[in-house]
Amino acid sequence: MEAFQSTGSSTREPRESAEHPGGVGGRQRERIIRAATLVFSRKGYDGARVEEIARKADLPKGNVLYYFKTKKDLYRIVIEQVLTLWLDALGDIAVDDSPEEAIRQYVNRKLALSRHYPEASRLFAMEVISGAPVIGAHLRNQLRVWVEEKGRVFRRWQDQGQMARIDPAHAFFMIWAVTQTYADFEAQIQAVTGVQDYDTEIYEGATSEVVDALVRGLGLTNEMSERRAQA
Amino acid sequence: MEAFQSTGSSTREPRESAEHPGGVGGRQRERIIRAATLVFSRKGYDGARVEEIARKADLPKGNVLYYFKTKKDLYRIVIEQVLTLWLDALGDIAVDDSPEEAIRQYVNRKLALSRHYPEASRLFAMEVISGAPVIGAHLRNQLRVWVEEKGRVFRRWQDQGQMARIDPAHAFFMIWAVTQTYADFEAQIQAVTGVQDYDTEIYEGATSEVVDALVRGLGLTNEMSERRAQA
DNA sequence: ACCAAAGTTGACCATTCGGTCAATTCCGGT
DNA sequence: ACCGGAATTGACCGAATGGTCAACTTTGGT
Repeated sequence: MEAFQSTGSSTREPRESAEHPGGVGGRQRERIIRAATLVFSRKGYDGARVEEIARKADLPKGNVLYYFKTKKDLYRIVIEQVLTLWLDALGDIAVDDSPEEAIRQYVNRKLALSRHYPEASRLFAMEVISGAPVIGAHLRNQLRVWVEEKGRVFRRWQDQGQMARIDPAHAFFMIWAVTQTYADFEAQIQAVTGVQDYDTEIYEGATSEVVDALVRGLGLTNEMSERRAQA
Repeated sequence: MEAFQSTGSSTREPRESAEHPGGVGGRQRERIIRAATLVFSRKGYDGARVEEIARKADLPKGNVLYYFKTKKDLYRIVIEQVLTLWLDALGDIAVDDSPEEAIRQYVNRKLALSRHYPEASRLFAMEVISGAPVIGAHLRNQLRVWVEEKGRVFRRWQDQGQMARIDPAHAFFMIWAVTQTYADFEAQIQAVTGVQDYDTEIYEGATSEVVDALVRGLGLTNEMSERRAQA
């Protein structure tokens, strides 16, 4: 099946048991979700195989479909979890701080997110490249509202001459593009740089240089000498 | 099959016939490649279905596999074509021009590429997100060399105080990320902005604002008043 | 007009896939 | 010790998938 639409779906909710030393621990759902995130992030929905997810979770296929009735269900839950992570980590852009400091923190936060959850980032990218068949509605609602809201903050900064006159939406697209590229295009960056320890070598460099470049690009230095008043 | 390696593969090379009014035209391979690019760019290799490619090319499945012996063959040819497009369009960064003008043109060229071949961009992104199983070797060779070469130009500019002191590789990652985001994340940008005519509305705005922001971020203005000499 | 190569097509095949199911084991409460 | 629900598992099923094939049509050269 391809490009599915929402369907009423219930997922069995196994007993909520406390941790148990020798036994299972009842934490199977988490393992499955972790494995599914990995596989979906590399193959997308249609390309992923339930059996590969099962193998990666070290469980028989039947067990995976016991916890999640269908592959579709599993995908929905996994990607909605990723989306939540993504939206939460957008966090609030501190309005009170100086624009430069606010954005600097925001970019650092997004960069850290890519660093610590690269599979989540890739899964999100896969979904969007595929046309966002599942989370499209969310993007049109929650994300859109968020961008409008924060966009107004940007406009205020711009009116006060504290930020370059860029369409706020484009400013976000730039920030997201740059921060996510380090997770999504890891294979390319790894290939070009040939670094051994991607995590530290690349992200350390990125946080120290790329953040500066973005701040500069968005014209966020506090001491903006140049007048930029073209309403 | 997943994560395949290179295998000796030959593809039937149909007769090179001239165009023919009533008849076929002999240009089937092109149609198939176009259709394949579309499908692969949305579903990735494993997720794509030969039959869907055939349907999109308006041909029976058997015919597709007549021109390309296997799905794998077809994918390899399609993605190598995309990679060529990508590498060619990297083009030369004019060394003689002013840094600002050189980069400005380069970014504009990459932006135009995303605009006119969005499926190619998405297919490339899919491949890389999947770990670049097919083009990984190319990236480690051709692209790597290219980056090293152009990186030396950047270093020279930086030594002359005409460009901010950013690791040239990261500078490229930034540029690529921003320019490709408009093709790869079209669904997200469409969702957030809600524009009707994506092609003109979004790209027009991007070329006028984002290029400036990148140039500014890379510290490429000719009149760089701030000293920036920390070897 | 005829021929051989190239192109086209739908039927067909073996394998794989998502999903079901019945049988069995595990576990906590009593 | 025993019970009932939850969890686990492998066998199994129908549909879909990549690929093959033989029959048929088109095409260009002579």
